[in-house]
Amino acid sequence: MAKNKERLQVETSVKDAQLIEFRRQQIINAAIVLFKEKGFHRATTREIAKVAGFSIGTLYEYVRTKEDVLYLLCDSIYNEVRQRLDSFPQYSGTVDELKEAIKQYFLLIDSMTDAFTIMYQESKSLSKEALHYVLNKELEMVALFQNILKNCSELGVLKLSEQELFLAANHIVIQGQSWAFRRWALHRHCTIDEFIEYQTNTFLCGIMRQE
Amino acid sequence: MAKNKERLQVETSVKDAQLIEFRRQQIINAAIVLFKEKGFHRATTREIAKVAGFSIGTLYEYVRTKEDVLYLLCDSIYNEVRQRLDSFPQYSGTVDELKEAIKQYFLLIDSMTDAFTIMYQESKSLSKEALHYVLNKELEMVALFQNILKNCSELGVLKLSEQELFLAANHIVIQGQSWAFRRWALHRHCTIDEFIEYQTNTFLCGIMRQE
Amino acid sequence: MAKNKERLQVETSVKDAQLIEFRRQQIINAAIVLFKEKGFHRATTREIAKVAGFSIGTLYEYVRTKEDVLYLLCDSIYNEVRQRLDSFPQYSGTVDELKEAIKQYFLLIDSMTDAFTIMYQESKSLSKEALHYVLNKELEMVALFQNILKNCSELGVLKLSEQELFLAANHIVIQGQSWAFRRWALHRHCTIDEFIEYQTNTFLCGIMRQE
Amino acid sequence: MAKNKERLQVETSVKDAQLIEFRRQQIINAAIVLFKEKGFHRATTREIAKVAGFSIGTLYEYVRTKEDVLYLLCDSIYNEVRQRLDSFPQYSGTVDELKEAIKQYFLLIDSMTDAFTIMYQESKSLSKEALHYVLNKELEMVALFQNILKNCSELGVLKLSEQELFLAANHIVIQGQSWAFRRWALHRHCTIDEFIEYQTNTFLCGIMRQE
DNA sequence: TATGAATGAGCTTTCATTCAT
DNA sequence: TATGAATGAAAGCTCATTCAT
Repeated sequence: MAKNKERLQVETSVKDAQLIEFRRQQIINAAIVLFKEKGFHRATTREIAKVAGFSIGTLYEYVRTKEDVLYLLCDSIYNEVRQRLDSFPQYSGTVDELKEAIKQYFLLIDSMTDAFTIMYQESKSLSKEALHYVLNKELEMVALFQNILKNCSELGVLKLSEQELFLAANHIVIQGQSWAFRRWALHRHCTIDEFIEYQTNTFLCGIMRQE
Repeated sequence: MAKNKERLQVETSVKDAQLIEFRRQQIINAAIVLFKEKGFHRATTREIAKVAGFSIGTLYEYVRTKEDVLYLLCDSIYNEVRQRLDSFPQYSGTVDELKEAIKQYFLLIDSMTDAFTIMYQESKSLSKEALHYVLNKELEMVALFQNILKNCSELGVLKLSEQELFLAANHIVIQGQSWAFRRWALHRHCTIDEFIEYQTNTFLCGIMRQE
Repeated sequence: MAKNKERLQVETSVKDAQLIEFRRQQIINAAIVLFKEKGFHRATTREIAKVAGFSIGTLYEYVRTKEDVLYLLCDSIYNEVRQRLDSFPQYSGTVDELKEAIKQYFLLIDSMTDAFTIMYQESKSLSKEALHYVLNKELEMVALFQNILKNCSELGVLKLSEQELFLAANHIVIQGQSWAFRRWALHRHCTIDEFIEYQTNTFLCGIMRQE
Repeated sequence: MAKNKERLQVETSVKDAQLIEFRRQQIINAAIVLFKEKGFHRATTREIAKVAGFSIGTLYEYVRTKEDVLYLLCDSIYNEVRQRLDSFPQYSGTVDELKEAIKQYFLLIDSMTDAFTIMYQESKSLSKEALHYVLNKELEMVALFQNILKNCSELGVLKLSEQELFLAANHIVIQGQSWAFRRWALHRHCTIDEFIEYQTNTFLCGIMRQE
């Protein structure tokens, strides 16, 4: 998996790296609560600072602009996803591995519905540069599933063209996210386990159709 | 298809109904351009009026608040969808009909990508009341596909539980919309026709798995 | 009584004098209702026209500015007062005549509380020129009572200096108006008749103190 | 004298209580100048801030709405009145005490003509809630004189019914205020001392008439 | 005469950001 | 490092007035 090392730098006047990490996590947590409740634009930096537990002045010691907060939030989500999916054994190309990856991804989304919804609905408010970075991360996530699918494909379980690989990977990512941004419709009709089961089955049947 | 007759009223001080219709279409068109470009919050009412071709005062003759503009936009999209899908012959329950409905829906989205994207990213900015109305419209759209699927199901082509019917219908709606809100990823990998083909095939194989 | 003949002209594009009179009375009536309810500034010209029963365009055929409406209203009040107090017999200088004048004045106010309150609270919104005119009218009203008092004074019933005459006349005018602008306090403690009785008695005792 | 402890709270984002007091006094002073000159509605918040000596943003750190400014102004007037009249010795029921109270009240008004005029002409622009509070304060002021009169009455100097007590107290309050809102008429005919003398005399003769 | 759609100056209010302490 | 008072650009919305019909 290609590593995207050039994480955009959010500058700080504070030096203590650990403190920075700590404060930023406080900021992200506050932001999730507030952005979920009122959206990026309606939430004010004052509120974020207050919920985070410090003053507006302090907020701006760890962040240059309000947009930085959103960026930090999106970035942290991708890190979570990466960590979750990286904790796997090497991919050997079996369908069970694919199933497990899907399951982990869906479960992660279920445990972070708010954060995912925010990312989905608010990332457009990022600057062009930051948005570009975030979309790249998103593509990385797609690529991740694309790779797993490719492994399966190469081992003969599936036979998919490059285009089909991409569309299939996209398919997984989107359906997973839909559990977050369409919670209002889905959650009252099924549990996350039922959802995973249904999605996995139909998805696998779908891509195995040619055989 | 259940008719949602209680369209929320957006008040006006203008009396000429035709003029209202005309001006509001101008407003919607302007809004699509601007909301796409900068999002609901960054677009100003002044800009909307300017792009629409009249003064800020005139804008507010046809709309009470900025939110009304967004509501009008969402509402008009659903009307388009309804019109498009209502223009069909009676549903007889064949798979071809299902395919055709999916196709029409996807093509509609393709021809209104911007409007759909806006609706999906900005509808959260609606007031509770208006949001509720819009989500209901969305559920109606899902129900529409649910009905077609049910027809197929009853005629023996498919065998789906109620839950599966709902999830399958959702599936279609979401994948269709993803063509709009993930255009940045999808459009460079395939055409709308390829996308339709791929989605239709995998979807049908997916839901026919039990046989 | 000195006549103030130079009534400020409110121009019109309409020629028919009777129609003008009629429409303006409609305007004044509407204005009384609305200014009472929301004050001069919060009442809009649109509303005035609507309550008056015609369109905003028509309103502006009979009035140059919103301020004109207020001016018309104030002016009409003074005319009412004048008419009411002019309908008396010649003043002969008896205390009974004074009592009667006070009574008529107070009763008039009681029958036009809203209009008087508006005049008292909103006349400051008139242009300098119009305000000047209105205040002159007010002084005329004071002068009217001043004259009656002078008559009494000259006939030996009272002995008042010029200054006392002025202050006493003012006293009457103010107490009368207070029945309007302090209705919220007074009306629940006494009727207009009790109020007149009380005011007349204390006033007369007051100014007759020297004897 | 009944204490009205529930002073309506005007919220602030500033924490330093002393600073709040100081800035608000600046705001009130600026408001008196401007409301006097152009009235509540024609004076803009920007102007108020400018005259007060700070930016519009700062104004809104100490006040939630423009109406709050008016409320603050009214409230401060009542506090002045209360302080002035509370600094007296216990009321013993002599006429001299009554005279002194009247004198102090009139002198206070004379030293704050603008503020009183504003309060009387603009308080109608307050919200229902704030207006109610202000009118209560006004009634308290009336009650204050009512009490003094009652003392006199009980000690045998005066014999007044409850209704007469109320009307007499109102009388004083109104005449005092008239020195403010009719300055244009009164000030050129007499000094405040002459006015006090005249009012006191006629008032006392008036209410002592029955004996 | 009567109408009412169009106009735009101008108002109140918000809020991201700075900087002296 | 942390604080929070100060700032002012910018936004949404209103409404008196005009003018073509």
